[in-house]
Amino acid sequence: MSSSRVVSRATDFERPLVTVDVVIFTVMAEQLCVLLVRRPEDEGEPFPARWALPGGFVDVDRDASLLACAGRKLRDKTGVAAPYLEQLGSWGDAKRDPRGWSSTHAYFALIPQSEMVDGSTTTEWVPCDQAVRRRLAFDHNTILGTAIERLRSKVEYTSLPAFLLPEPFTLPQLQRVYEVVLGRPLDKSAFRKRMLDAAYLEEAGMVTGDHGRSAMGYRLRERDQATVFPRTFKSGE
Amino acid sequence: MSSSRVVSRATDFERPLVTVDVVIFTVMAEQLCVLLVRRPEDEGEPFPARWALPGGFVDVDRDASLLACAGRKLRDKTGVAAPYLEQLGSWGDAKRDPRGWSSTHAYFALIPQSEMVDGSTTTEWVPCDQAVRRRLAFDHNTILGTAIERLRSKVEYTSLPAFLLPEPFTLPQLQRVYEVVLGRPLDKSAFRKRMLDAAYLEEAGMVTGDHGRSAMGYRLRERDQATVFPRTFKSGE
DNA sequence: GACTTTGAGTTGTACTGTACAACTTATATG
DNA sequence: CATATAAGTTGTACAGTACAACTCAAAGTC
Repeated sequence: MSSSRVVSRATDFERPLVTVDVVIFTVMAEQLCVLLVRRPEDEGEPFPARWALPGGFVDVDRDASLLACAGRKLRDKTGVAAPYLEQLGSWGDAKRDPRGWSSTHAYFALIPQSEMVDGSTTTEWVPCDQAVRRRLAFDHNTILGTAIERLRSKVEYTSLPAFLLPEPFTLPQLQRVYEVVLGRPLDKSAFRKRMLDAAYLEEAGMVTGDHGRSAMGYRLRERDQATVFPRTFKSGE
Repeated sequence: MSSSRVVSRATDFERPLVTVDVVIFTVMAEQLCVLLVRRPEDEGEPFPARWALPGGFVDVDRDASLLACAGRKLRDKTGVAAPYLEQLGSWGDAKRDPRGWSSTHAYFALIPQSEMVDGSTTTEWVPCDQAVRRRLAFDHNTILGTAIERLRSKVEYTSLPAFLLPEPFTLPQLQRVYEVVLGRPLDKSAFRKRMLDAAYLEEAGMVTGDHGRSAMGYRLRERDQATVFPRTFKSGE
């Protein structure tokens, strides 16, 4: 408590473990899915063989920053280099990791289905409603729940779903993604007006579907940031 | 890299420094203010005598969680026990602290002017527009900037400013706080309709002002959470 | 005590975006 | 060529903001 060596006070503190976890979303077969990885079964590893969010310790030699660390873990698992990636929050307490006081920095990423490479037997894309029912490692149920909540909330007033689709996409496709994430139907006319008035899309030629009339394809004007709309979809209740 | 002692892989990683910082806002004299503390000048301390956000190392023995740690630092500096407190984000990289790779978990708090105890010479309430111009310690200019941005953004569609006022407060007082934070005037009629329709306030008797007509005083129905409105104030641009 | 000042609170019209629903247009299929 | 399917449009009702003028209550002034 009372340190005589004032010079090294910073190192007198026992340092917590520091990790980064990434909640990676995509849409497959009209369902919002999240990427889970299977924990190793090696001796000394906590939660052996349990499903968990991709993540791990910050490597102070390799990771220049938390964001870089998140990007690295995302690249390792999906091969995707530049997705939509934003910070979700951090969780830290004495008990979440049996190895000691630990804090994790959670990020969430949105990627189009086509861009990611599947394959490994230790990773799996799981529909969100199934994933939340599994008993995940650490406090990852809490983190996943918060991520889904945050995504749903932001989808009400931002262009986030556009990052879940491969380009070019049509407005009906985009609306379906909105509806999948929100879990309720939206009005076509109001949806189109909102998207087009915001002018965050640019036309990318006609796209022919399986049946019916062809639709205009669109591309994001800027892939760096999401567009914020001045209202939520539901105004009444 | 390749560890032979599989059992202790977690401790093989060099652990970053872990801190918690709190951006504490209040409104004084029609200005949004933030609490700054003066860094110690002891040998070995980084950024000696510079102004900084209140914060410090997580104490794994005293702090059960990050939130508890933030609450402790807030109580230490202001004496306020149960303010509005939410997580802002985390910043971590190799260079922000000269003592080594460090990550900080930033929170932001809203407290009424009356509830906090001033006094110390090492702490100061500074109007935000002045604070952002000072050269703060670490990356605290970035953190403060993000906090102000987040506050402004959320004030557009939430009841956050109510946490900046001592109860009971009147609707005109509340509107003035909104205007102070947003930096622009709001329409009285639309403001009142929004506040009263949301039904997050309860009447608390008439309040007599200095001049003019008395106004109805209000109190928050629930002090735990902010109310979210379905729209921002500005609809057109 | 009537008069003025100041700020609280209301009323009314214009405008904008969503809600709901019916409609037209374009493409593939039998 | 007729039909099914999906894209895209049109129109009315409704809710909340923008702007502005108004009424109402309390305190101070002559």
